[in-house]
Amino acid sequence: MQNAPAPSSPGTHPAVTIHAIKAGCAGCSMQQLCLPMGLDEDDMLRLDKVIGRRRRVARDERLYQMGQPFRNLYAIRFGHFKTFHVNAAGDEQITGFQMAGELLGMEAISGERYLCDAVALDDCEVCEIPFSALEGLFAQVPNLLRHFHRIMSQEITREQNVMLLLGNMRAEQRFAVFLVNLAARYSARGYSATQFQLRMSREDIGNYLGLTIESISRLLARFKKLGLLSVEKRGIMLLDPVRLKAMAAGTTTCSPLS
Amino acid sequence: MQNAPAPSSPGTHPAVTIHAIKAGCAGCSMQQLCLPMGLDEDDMLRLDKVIGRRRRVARDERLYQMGQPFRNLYAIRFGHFKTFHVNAAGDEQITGFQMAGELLGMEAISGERYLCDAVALDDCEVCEIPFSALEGLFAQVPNLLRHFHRIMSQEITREQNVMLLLGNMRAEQRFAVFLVNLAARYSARGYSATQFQLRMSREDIGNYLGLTIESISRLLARFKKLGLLSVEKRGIMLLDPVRLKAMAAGTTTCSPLS
DNA sequence: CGCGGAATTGAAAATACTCAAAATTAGTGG
DNA sequence: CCACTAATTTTGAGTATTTTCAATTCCGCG
Repeated sequence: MQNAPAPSSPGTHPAVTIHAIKAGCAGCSMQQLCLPMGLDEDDMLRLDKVIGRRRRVARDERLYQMGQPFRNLYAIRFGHFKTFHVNAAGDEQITGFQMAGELLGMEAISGERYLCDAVALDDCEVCEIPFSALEGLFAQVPNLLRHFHRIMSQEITREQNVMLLLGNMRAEQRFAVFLVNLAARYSARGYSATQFQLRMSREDIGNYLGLTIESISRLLARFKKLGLLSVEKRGIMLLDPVRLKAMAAGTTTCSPLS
Repeated sequence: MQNAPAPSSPGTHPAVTIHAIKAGCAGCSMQQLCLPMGLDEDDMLRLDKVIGRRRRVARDERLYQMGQPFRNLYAIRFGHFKTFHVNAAGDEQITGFQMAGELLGMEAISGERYLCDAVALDDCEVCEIPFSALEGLFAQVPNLLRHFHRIMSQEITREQNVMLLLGNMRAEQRFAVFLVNLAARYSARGYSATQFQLRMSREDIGNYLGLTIESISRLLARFKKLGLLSVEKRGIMLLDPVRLKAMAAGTTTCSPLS
């Protein structure tokens, strides 16, 4: 099963390389989701000047690591990442899965060190954004600052929603929320909302959702049996998005108890 | 059991009213934790001019509510708040307990509406900070901007730590983390790290930690029996902070299985 | 073809939940 | 200040969702 190739398959380089003239933000397909959102041409150019090199990160490679000094934020041009904390006891907790147009490293601003690891789930490309240079630009480009605040605020909101998920949902609802969320994000990027590839292992999903890999496996089996979706390896097709959304909202259930 | 009255009992008005001359940030005991941290006198005065009225919020009163248009951030002068989301199904999830020097409302920046409810656990006083005015000040006071980013980043980090807690800790460890965290925050404010009042109900604690009220009750009983702490109503005295920290770190355990 | 990692499936165990009742505490008004 | 009621908390017993442990299957890849 492949992703519906709406503009192009996710995890594939967007069709930017064609017109190599517009190399900066102006030519990036993630413009409307990323940091430069809403900037006029002039401001976008100023942002371009601040942005460092683009960096390719191969699958399973680490973009940054806990404890490293913080210098850059990273905007994902294409590909997928996971970020995770490692606690004193050595076990991991995945704090998020990020995709094109999203910003990495915001947790590091306060302590001037990265507080988690970011690892590529795909072959990725990111824009390196030196934070001190960005700060310098804020005074000149108020729209950029405003949008940056929105992005940070959004991240706070996202995490609060995960707290909600982990704090008072059962396994089934957690997984439904996870799928619906992925669908929405792919949709916002112009890809199919009903057909996509999971970029992360079952183990990663379980870790993120506070469940075991076995539970994820069983949930997939259950959802499949109920006709909510079809699975083939990491390929997902949502067959009943309405019902799935209802489950995510807590309106419906399909658990053994019902 | 009362709080050790280090400077004064927490939840009590700090000794600011005495010298009414310094009414603004300069005279506030939370200066070193709050928004004006690190500002020189001039900048602090500029911040003062932007800050709106102080507002008293009685116990159980609502500071703001989900859906209301976002205009202000709020800095807590004294007292305690809880913030919680209410989902479609109507159940609450507490996303945090905030105390003096902490900032409320950051989740609302992106959507221009508050996304959770903030309710006073105490009689509180807050500084109303009109966000658009604050934004105006950022261009003139770069240190303020820098610190604001640190605060938002810190909030992101805090929430990631809660994800860690909810995602892969057992009840006992969650509760230990909760207590150790409270202790550290009181300590940072000049209060005793071993003796304090819980400002929230058992139910609120349970909700926050993803556990039931009964579990909290049993955990308290177990910790008490093991000599880790003593409880009297909402008064807590930590008798073995070292062991408690070890439990929070996951190094030790006291669960039935051990 | 066979090795190894990832995923699935089954059965048993356990942590935390639910339900219920008792006990304690807080709030209110006489 | 005391009594009464309501709310919160504690405790107990039984239950259930999810985990753990184990074995098996699937699949990519050398």
